Amino acid sequence: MLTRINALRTRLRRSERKVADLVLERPDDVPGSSIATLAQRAGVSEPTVIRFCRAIGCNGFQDFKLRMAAGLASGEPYVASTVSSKDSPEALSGKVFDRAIASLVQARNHLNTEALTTAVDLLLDAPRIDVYGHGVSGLVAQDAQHAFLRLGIPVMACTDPHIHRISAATLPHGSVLIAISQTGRTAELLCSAELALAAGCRVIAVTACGSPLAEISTVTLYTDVRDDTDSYTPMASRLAHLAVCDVLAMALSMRLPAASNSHLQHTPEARIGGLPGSTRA
Amino acid sequence: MLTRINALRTRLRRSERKVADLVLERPDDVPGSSIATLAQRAGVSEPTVIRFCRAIGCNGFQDFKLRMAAGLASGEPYVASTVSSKDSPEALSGKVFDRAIASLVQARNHLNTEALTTAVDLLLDAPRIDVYGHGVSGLVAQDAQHAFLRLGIPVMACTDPHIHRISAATLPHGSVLIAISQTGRTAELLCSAELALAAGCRVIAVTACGSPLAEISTVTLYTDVRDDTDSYTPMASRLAHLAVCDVLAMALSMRLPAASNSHLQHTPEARIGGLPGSTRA
DNA sequence: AGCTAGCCTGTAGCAGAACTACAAACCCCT
DNA sequence: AGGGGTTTGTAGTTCTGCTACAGGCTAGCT
Repeated sequence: MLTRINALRTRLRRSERKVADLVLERPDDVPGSSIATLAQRAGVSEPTVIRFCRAIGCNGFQDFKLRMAAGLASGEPYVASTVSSKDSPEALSGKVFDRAIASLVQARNHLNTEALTTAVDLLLDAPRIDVYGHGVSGLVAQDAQHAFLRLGIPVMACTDPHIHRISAATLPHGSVLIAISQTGRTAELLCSAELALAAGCRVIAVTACGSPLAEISTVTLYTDVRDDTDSYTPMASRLAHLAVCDVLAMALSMRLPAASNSHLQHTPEARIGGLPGSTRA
Repeated sequence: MLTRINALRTRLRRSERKVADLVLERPDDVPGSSIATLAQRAGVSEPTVIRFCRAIGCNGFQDFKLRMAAGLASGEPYVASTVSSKDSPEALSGKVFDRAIASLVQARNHLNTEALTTAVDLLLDAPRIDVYGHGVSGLVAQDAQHAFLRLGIPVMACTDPHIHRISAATLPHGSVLIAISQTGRTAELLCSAELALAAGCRVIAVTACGSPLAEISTVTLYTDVRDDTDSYTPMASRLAHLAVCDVLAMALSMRLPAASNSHLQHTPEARIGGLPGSTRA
């Protein structure tokens, strides 16, 4: 929100810019103020404040105030999220964390839940489940394996293209392949996905919307961090992908017959995150 | 906020409780609604809604709306974060994401920055940097390797106890070992850390505060998600650990001479997350 | 059971907030 | 300098949030 104001600042009218400067200088004061006080402090008239809100894409002053409150709470105090060597350790850690948090919030709000539902349905019917990924996404794949396993669902994670090619080719009919990729353009992954599809299997893609992988997949769980600066996305999207895999595993374990996740159903402390007291490194 | 409402629910009056139930059921709708609509949907009169706001400690309806918006954004929407098999996919994914977001927010606010500063100082002087971890933390260690490498800092990740024991024993004097562990009680990790310390090396622990690992380490970056339910922490803490490692790598690269991170300094798009356009899987 | 005290709930009215229509002022261009 | 268009402020309207007050329900006592 603040970054947005900053970006649009130059394209605003003179008196609207006064409002923008005031908001950028003291963002905390916005939610508590009314139009009148804000207009007075900026030295402009009340409708100008409303026009400012419209100009930056809000639906009026109320909406603007709400968004500001939300933005401040979710921790986007630093306008320029660009880190610089002059930043203090505090500022730097704040920026990195804020970025990570913002990406998760976005991922939560933009996750297509109907795709999630069908993905779970596919997984329920699958005789075997494989998870593939390379590079950082390879780590996500392995993490997904952990998450599924913890919930009593056997899956196999593959990070080596030669291995997952073989595995994909030998998947029994109806199996599900979860393909994780930040870009959705990794050739080896696309190849294995097509092999699996040809063998009558389903592919659940956790990747960017509109990518080649998303195109060929049965279902795509996109977590687009459709934000201003896409240079962040590699770092941001891996966190979103981790969370999406957790959601998948959790949703699946909920739908399985009680026997397979009895350790979750029967212990009162059992919640997200697996068995309490389990000593995981 | 929502947890507060839930806690006070039984002490509310009958018609106020109707409002509470409505809010708990559909928290997202609150910020967009007015008193009138909320009152109508709850089947009560408008002043009752205001009385409800006062009862839960707010300064009126406006204040209540703002706090709700803030709460939702910072990621605590669903009261009972306990997932149940009756949850819809939306609710489930919301809960999982909210949990992840909340843990990152907490980690950000509780990260000890003075420890971060000294950690960076230690890393700057280190002739070699190793990162160890097991299980899920092993994946974090590998992810950290990625992050450091991307910023031009060579580090070695180890997830095998036998290997990192050898590596720790042969670390040159002044080297730094980053030990990642959710519990801080993994015997093998403690052993290698002690070997490194005996050899005149420093240990930066990314682990729970007060754990055995934290005790023996030179510096501890604790990311305690000191929350109500600690059964979630395994899942939550791994995200926090990932972020902490990112912060470490970023802070270090900022302090290094320009030559080693020139690709960051000279390209205008260079920001958190590495080189733009890099095709990472 | 009937009555009364006290609390809870809804109606009516008021102040102020957000927003809209219109007119004045400004700027730029010819 | 004058006229078109844009920008800004003024006046008015609607609706929102809030308060004062009165009716009704519950509960306890006789």
